[in-house]
Amino acid sequence: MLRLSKRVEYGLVALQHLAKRGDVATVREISDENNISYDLLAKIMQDLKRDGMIYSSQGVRGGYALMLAPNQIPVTRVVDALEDQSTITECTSDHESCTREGACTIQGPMHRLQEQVERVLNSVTIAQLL
Amino acid sequence: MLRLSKRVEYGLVALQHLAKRGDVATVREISDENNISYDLLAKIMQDLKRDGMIYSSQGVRGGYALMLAPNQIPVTRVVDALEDQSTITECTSDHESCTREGACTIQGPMHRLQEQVERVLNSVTIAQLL
DNA sequence: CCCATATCGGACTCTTTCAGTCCTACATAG
DNA sequence: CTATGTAGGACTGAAAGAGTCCGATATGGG
Repeated sequence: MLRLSKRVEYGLVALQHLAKRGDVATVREISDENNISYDLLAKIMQDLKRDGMIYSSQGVRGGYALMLAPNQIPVTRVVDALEDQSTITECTSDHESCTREGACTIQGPMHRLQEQVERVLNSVTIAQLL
Repeated sequence: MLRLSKRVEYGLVALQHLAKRGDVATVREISDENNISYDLLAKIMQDLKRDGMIYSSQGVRGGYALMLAPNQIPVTRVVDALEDQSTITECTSDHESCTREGACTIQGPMHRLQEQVERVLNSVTIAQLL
């Protein structure tokens, strides 16, 4: 449906929050201030950390903070970190294969479309969300 | 998940088929040649007709054909005709409202993103699929 | 040393959406 | 009047999405 998942939406909000803060912030703080489910956001933060764009410190006074400058984090990266499938169609994916066996007659054009969409998502970074 | 639905994918294939043919084609013909479920494609064609980009004639020797030149049918139009939600997020939609009550802190930037994605989808037409 | 405060991460449920099927009605050329 | 088409409602099954629950682990401060 050509829609970003809630996971990505929440991820972007959280990263924006961290960027504005410039310091460590807890999941609780972010989820409260933005009306996001705590448990759900907790998972998302873990995924973002796994990607390496943020780091975490556990225990009292712990939380998450950015590892990179906001303008170094394009939306594409957030999407890739939080969604399994990030391609416009099956046939523009590497690890998937086109269901309609044989000649997919739109594969070429779809690849070009895919590239352009990626270019757009790449041109916007967390810095643009501030 | 930022993916076009099968409905749109099949719709594009069907329109490409009609464009290449330049004449009336039946659902059966299109579905057979492209490995698409007949029943499913039949519904899609009805939706495309309702939009006005193709016309139909019933009965023997009937079928579907383009109403517009291929370069007059942008992908956007196909998406709009075949998908309920065609926006990147809830908050960039007109008839939906942001679930997270109160201040959605990314609404502005998301609108700008939405515009750019639409521009891309608008720049590609059925003519480019040939 | 403890305990409150954090992240970590598996498992699970509920709801919605998507893809696809089935069946009946209607139109029309030959 | 019948073959061959589209028109369209209702339904099913599978998959993805969003959100919940619970226990484990780490850690700074009293």
